[in-house]
Amino acid sequence: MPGATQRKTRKRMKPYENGADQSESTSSKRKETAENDERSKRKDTAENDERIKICSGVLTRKTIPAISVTPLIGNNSQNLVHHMHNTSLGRRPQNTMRKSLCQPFVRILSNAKVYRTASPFDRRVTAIEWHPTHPTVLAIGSKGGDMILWDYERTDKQEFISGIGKGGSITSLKFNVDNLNTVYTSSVSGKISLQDFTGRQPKILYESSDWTRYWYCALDVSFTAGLVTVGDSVGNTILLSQEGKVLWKHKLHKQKVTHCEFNPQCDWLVATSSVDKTVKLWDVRMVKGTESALHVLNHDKPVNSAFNGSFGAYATWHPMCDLIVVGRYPDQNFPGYVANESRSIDVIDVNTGDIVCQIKDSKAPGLISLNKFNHGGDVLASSMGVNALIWHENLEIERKQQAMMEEMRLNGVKPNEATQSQGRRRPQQRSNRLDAAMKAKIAAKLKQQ
DNA sequence: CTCTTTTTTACAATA
DNA sequence: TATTGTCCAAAAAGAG
Repeated sequence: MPGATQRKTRKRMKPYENGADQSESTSSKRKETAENDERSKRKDTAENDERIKICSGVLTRKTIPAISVTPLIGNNSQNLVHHMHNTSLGRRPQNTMRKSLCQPFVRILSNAKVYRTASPFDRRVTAIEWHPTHPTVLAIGSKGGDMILWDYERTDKQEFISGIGKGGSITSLKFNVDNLNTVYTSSVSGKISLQDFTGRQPKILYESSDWTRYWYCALDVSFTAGLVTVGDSVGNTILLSQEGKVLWKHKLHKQKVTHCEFNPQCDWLVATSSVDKTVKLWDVRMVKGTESALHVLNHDKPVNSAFNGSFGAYATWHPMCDLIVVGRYPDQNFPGYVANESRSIDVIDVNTGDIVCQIKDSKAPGLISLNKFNHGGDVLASSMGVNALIWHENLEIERKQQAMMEEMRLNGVKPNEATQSQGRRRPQQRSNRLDAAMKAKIAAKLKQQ
């Protein structure tokens, strides 16, 4: 490929131009470049903005996941009342209890299929948040700053907020529990705002002095403390009051803060993650600088990567049990890689690191970059490029599969005919493989019908 | 160490 | 089917 290097260097001129622009940093110049970029209306469809936000150290991919705000307090109680009490205190249930809690959800998730889709934006979906009280409503933000309030059971109603287009990317989104028509947003356009789905003007809580250099990558709100945490593109973390008053601003990380989050049970405890390969815990009441960290978790890789082609994806915890989900591109270096496997959403048991099931649908072939469970933990919202997907348990499919299994069993199809085992495997693995092979057979049969 | 410049990447839009 | 360009990135390499 003689032209390859040439192409590359030419290609790279663009970022430099942008970079030079940035250091000169006049806002008028910036506006010009933004306006010049009308041509790039559809260029945001590449799946290059996947982010990881998981528990620390569970996955070791090119990019490493990072955040867990659940306090690790042991408990010895066995009965359900104690269990619920402990759960409400944020304590984690014991192993046996945890496993039994997971099972029904794993079953539901393995049967999940694309149930609804929405593609209201011309750019990728960058943020998804479930409505705190309405079970079928979500707020979705896009790379261009557009947002919708989407009820996936209704087609007649969709509130829309227009963004600024290129560079308006909504990096984080949080419903305002004091007024559920409004959402707190952080944006690449350098604004922390409270936006209103009823058409009122947004309230700007905080604004960057130079949004080409400092933009906002993460946001969380504690409504009990009345506080907002914000992470920016160069490592600053800012604590605001809910009204937007700056309480403090410190450079707590060397590089971009990719995520920040209040502990839901302890509203002064905040976790931050960064591409500087650390996750840090803070007592927001007493932060003076980097040295104020309560705890630092070091990783050998950045906690987040948005580079085109990296394996990262923005993963999320299940609300009820220790499962996480993460979209994945098939990777030869990944343990358990199967040739020609399709892109999937992996469901991972946090305690073992095992992939307990995969969520797939031929209707959704793209890379899933964002996942958010509903509050019940039985419905999953995902982003796939410009699309938002709702995954829902498909009982019809399950019923057919069971009938088929039964039929195959009666026809005398033995499990060991379904797969050619290569040497010895651990029982658990084998059963998973059999399951997969069985399902593939069933799927093929169903297709024939 | 910090700051700047070059290299990296696999997908999807385009031709 | 082959080619091109991403992307308000991030790692690696280079410079001081």
